[in-house]
Amino acid sequence: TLQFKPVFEPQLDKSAVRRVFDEVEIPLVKVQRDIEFEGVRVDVDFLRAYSRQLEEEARTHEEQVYELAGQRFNLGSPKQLGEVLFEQMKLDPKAKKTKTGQYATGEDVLSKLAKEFPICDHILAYREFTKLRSTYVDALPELINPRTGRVHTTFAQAVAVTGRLSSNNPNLQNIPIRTERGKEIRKAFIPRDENHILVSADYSQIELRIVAALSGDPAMCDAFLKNKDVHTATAAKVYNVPEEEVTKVQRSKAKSVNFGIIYGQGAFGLAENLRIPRAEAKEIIDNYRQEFAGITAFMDGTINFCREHGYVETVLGRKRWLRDINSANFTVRALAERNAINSPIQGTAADMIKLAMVKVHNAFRENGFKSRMILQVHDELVFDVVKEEVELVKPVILEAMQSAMTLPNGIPVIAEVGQGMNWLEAH
DNA sequence: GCGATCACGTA
DNA sequence: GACGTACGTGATCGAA
Repeated sequence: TLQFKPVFEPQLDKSAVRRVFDEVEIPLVKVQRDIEFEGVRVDVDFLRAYSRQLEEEARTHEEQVYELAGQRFNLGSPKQLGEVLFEQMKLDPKAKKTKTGQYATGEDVLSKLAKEFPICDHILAYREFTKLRSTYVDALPELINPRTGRVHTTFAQAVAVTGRLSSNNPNLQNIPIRTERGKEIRKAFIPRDENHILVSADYSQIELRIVAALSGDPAMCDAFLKNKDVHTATAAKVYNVPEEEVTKVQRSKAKSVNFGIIYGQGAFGLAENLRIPRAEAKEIIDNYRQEFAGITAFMDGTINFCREHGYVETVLGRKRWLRDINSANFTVRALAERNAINSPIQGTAADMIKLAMVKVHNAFRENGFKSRMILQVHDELVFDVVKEEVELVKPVILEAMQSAMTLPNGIPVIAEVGQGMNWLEAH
């Protein structure tokens, strides 16, 4: 490492990222070390029982698949499945293939066919249950450290190009939460003992707040400054109706648009996502670009900056170099442009929570808390909290998170906190 | 045993 | 002609 230092050290100043290094990454090292050392308790008995339940349910759907297909095969093999569905059963004459010539059998493909062919729902259920079982329910107990009786993830500080952390062995940043069966797994993450409780604090709409702040778009800033529901406010603008008259469907579509914007999604992607005609998607996006002209200008400006300088940067000056931004190849260039839009947003959020982690860590030490930070999940921090400290700790966490970084244009940063006897309850 | 591929979990 | 960012893991499959 010392031999590397004379090589890399001068580059910090040369590329003007010295402050990100000194004020974020280096202080974070010890915070991260403590989190990894601390680990998380998981309820093995619960997971063992759940594993048997999932196995049973997966098998039921597997049998249904073979029944409906009229043959047995390896359902875990997408290759075999594709041949059964599209060559033998001929479910779709226009079945799409992957770049290697196999039939595509992903979730998006099967759920579209499910209306007409019940076999697809059984396949999807089988996939869901076996995924949960193999990736989480059976894997987690194997990774319990025998000395501590806890699961200790490893966070990678210099892997994700945007500045996020990543987590591996096990990845504790992708524990399920969307589906009912998935939620169950969160119940297995429990406090250290009966004197502790889990506390979870997460940023509210942090990436959209950053978009508002960086773009200065009046309409989006107004929504956050007045503490409105941002998706409802977006729907009202896009559909030109009063906020009180926004329907659930309109709000839901506006929500997809808001998230799509962050990633540079186009009409094609939005249409696919919402399963609406491409013309309707285009209409929505056109309206959006008009009503939120500041965001449009920000995105165009960011791409232009990148074309000129070859990189984009976060509020703190973390850089992402995008050598393809001026590529003559449309596909390659378009990807670089989406990266250019997304990186400052995702990266600024990463900078913010890293600063918050350092702040929380220091505050805990100053207050002499025995409670410990145990996880970071991009916009969320999880803590193993001594019960007597709960009401002391909560405001300290919220204050640290909300004050970690001041956003431009006076956009407020809001964090919310919960507690419970497992991660599902706390979140 | 390894790597590519496909699929899918999270933010 | 493609078409939404960032990751990590597990099962399968085929070449080494």
